[in-house]
Amino acid sequence: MVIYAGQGDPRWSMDVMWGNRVSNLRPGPKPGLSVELIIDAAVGVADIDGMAGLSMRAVGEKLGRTAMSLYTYVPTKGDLVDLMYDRVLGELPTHYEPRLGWRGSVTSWAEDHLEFHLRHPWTLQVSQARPVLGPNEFAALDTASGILHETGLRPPVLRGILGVVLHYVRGAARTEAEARAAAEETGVSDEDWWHSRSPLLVEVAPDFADRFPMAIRMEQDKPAPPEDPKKPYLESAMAESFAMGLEVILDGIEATMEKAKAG
Amino acid sequence: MVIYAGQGDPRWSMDVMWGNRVSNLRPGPKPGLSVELIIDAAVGVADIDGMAGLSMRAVGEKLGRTAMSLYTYVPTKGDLVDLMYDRVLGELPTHYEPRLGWRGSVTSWAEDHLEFHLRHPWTLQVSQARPVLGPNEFAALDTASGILHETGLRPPVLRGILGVVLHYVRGAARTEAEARAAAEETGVSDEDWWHSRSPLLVEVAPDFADRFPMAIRMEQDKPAPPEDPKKPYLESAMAESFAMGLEVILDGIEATMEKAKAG
DNA sequence: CAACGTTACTTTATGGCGTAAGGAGATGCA
DNA sequence: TGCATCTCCTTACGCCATAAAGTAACGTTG
Repeated sequence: MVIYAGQGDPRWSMDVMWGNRVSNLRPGPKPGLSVELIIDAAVGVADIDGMAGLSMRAVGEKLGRTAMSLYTYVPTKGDLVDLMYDRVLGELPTHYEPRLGWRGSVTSWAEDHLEFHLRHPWTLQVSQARPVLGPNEFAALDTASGILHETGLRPPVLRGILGVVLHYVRGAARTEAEARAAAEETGVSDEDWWHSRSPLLVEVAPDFADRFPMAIRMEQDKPAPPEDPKKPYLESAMAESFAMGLEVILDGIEATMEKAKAG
Repeated sequence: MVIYAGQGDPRWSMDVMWGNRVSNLRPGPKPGLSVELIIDAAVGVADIDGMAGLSMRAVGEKLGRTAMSLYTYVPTKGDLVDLMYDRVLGELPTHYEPRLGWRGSVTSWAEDHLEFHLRHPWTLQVSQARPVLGPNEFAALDTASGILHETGLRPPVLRGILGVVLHYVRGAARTEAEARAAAEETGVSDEDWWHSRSPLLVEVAPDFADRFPMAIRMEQDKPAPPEDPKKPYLESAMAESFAMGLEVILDGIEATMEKAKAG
């Protein structure tokens, strides 16, 4: 597994993302493709086959070209992933009704991000260490910042809070995306998988209940597994757990606000 | 990037992890290696070169063998990763002093996990969808459950809380691990990287300040970058941000406890 | 002790990957 | 009409996991 980050000329990808491309007419055959077309095709491949299935050959095939022909338009695969990332980031809303209040806005924001990552699970594989510096990435940061500033807290605290919410949403999305991928790749549902493993566990560790009593207690009162796997995540039984965790975080933010007011 | 999950005979890996191996003497040459030796070598490779650098060739080379010779001991690379994962999970503490209280214990637990993931960054790439079902994985779950049960909250709420804390710790570790990997791979520090990008950003998006005012506000009062990169993360300036986020979560847990008491 | 079956380990091969290198053919301009 | 420049192709290299088959070492059995 590789986490991609463009390592070509940084100037090139930034010009593409910010729309500073010059398309002066030049000799030679007319371009049959374009960077935009390639980004679209690549996103299509990654959405279906994941980051692991995203190969230059696959993208080329989707466009009726060879893998190598893409290098006429894009310097490296890493740069292409950067462009894909900023492209889909544009799907995120950039405005939340102020009358929702910060609590309602953060909730909607978290749900929108969750759905976004489930629609494009490969985005969870893009390294966050060195940002892409594209317009949509900054727009997303600007939106989140705007919501959080409504709490009246100071920037250093807000950065901590943004980290908590972001890590939580991405983590939840990752877990769900991994579960879906596992189910599709193996053709075995989570429920069937557990049904096949638990007898093995009993056989291999007969003293299980004595060794891990707390782990067993933690499993009490589990909700029913999702009825229809095609139903959107946010309407499924598992979304309850997501909402509960988010509620804890929101309460934490509120407590922080009260502390700031008091202190 | 591929997220590994063993897909060989599940029985085999479980027998190895739970120590149910039979080593009856059989004809043929004496085994020069063992599953344990291979796991150790593989962990060594992954700790240094990451999941991307973990190849059967690399592990074999470390043991003075070819890649193929490993398949005498291990059915697939995926199974090997499963074993590696449960192996290193054994490094996590399984006991926290009750006198620390749930708040102190959760804090220590989070710090231990953070350090663990920074010591073995490749563990962040192991899919959490279908657990390995090894003894150390269950021990870790048991420990976390034990701490959280001190809050007196019911299991469904505790699962939500565990998710929040786990996602937060893993997310923070991932961000830090990605930053370190990027610095090492490119030979450019985060600071130098920003110094080279920001002029480009100004050039390509002169209206930046007008378009993303909230994003800029969010950057105010940034702490100084880490002085010595070799210093342990928890003693660095960035750890402040980690502690702040954790504090918000802990306050959220406390608010949840109060609500439960009241309701 | 010789033969045999089992095992450890090797070499070779298959089909994937990103991408370097070089060549063929199309096109706009001098 | 060249010629420079461009698109797109084929080929090739060095990686990857692992299937297949061969060699040699060893315990057991006749």
